[in-house]
Amino acid sequence: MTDARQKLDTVQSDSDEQLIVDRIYSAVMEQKLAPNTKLSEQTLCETFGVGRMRVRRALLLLSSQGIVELHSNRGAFIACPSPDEAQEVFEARLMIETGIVRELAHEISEAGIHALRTHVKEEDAARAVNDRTEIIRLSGEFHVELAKCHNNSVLTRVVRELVTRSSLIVALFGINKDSSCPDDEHASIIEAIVSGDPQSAEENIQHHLLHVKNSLDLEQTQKVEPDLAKILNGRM
Amino acid sequence: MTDARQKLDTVQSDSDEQLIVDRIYSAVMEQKLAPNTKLSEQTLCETFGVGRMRVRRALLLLSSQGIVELHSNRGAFIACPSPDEAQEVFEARLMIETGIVRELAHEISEAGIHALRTHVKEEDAARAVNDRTEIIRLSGEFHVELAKCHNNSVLTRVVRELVTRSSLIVALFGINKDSSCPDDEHASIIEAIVSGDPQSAEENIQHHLLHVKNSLDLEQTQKVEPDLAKILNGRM
DNA sequence: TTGACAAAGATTGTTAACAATGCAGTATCC
DNA sequence: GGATACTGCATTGTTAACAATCTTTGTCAA
Repeated sequence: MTDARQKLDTVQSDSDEQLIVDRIYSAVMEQKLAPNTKLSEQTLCETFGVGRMRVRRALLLLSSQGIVELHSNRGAFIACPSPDEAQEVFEARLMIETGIVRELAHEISEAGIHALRTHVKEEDAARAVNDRTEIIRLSGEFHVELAKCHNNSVLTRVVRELVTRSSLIVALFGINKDSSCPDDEHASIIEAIVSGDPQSAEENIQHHLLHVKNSLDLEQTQKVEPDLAKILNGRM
Repeated sequence: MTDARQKLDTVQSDSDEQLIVDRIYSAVMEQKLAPNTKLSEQTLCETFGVGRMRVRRALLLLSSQGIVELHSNRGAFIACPSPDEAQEVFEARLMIETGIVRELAHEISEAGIHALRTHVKEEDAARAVNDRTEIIRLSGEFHVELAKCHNNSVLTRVVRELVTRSSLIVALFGINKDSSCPDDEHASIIEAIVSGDPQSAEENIQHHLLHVKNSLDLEQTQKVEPDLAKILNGRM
């Protein structure tokens, strides 16, 4: 509900770039931009109606967050995380989000509870209409919403970055992409928090994240395919 | 010992920028660059012998990590965290680093233990020679070293960012800057980890971080001073 | 037909000049 | 004397042209 990012009072020149970054961010979280998609500067310039400088700055920011990969003299591509990177992202999430829900089980504001429950209702609504894009977006955003309950923009930023990268990972390695975030698990996490049971909250979030991670096939060679295509075209 | 950042194989154009970023990063961690220090483009260009574009890209990266603040048409300044931001950084660290040491208490490699103990020895050596710069640097780096034990570059990156911001915070709000990271507390954390006692490890790291945080005066108006000076010069 | 080589086109990387903004110092007016 | 307005300087922001690299296409020969 309340977007906790408004440190733009001193930095108004970033507004354009931030818009581009946010749009690409959202597109990735909705899995509308698949890994390895080329982001040509000219296309982005026309799309957003800005100069090339802004686009390049936005791409640099995205690359510093692991959402985009910059290849010298070849351009920008939606990142294509390796299985190792995927492993690391989920390990980091496991560690950080465990702490998040544990603390929330100790103390959470009424507003926070309300926001979380409202969010789950939105997820249900999206599921009822079978709006796949919205389902995917909300599934990821739920974890950001958990972080937001701490009213800590630093923490929220970290989680948002990890969740976005997770979207890429799911897009790459997901077998059954609909099972990425089962509905009832989110609700269970909330109930564990509300009932003030840190142990249960921990177990729930861990179970949930492992569930998502286990729905991936991190051993496969799916990543190789696009690279291979390019190699076959250009080199051999 | 082993720097876990080597994803530069595909991105060799970043090398120059990354050098600038790292140098400023280090200077901040050693508290050689105080908050609100102006970083003029020309100075940086001459210092690093690169074009203005590289400098501006580096500054953008630093600003995205909260190390530098970009003010429109005025330039780049070493960030001047507000008390609220300081609070958030330490809350985030408390949460994340608690998870880090807890997991390490469950499982840690021999190499990790060795790296940590070696690090503490280096701290002692620096203290023996009274090398204040090195003491400050190593004190912060210890926490990064803890993260590194997980062999997770994502996690390490998050911690490094938070630790660097902490350096700025200590520089701004620290009363007694020498007490920023007492020697024995680092050793205690290691011993708790090695003895496989998660509970004790948690308590140690939390005690340590709260100790650092409590050595700050987050209520003071120290931050206002530099701004005030500029306001007085320019406006009133 | 296939392979390599070469040229054309497209895209990115870099530089430099220009525009805009802020800052400081000075003069003027009250 | 103090405050305000103005002018010149320095710094940042933007744009456009140029250089370098990669990709593609076409040709030729085996």
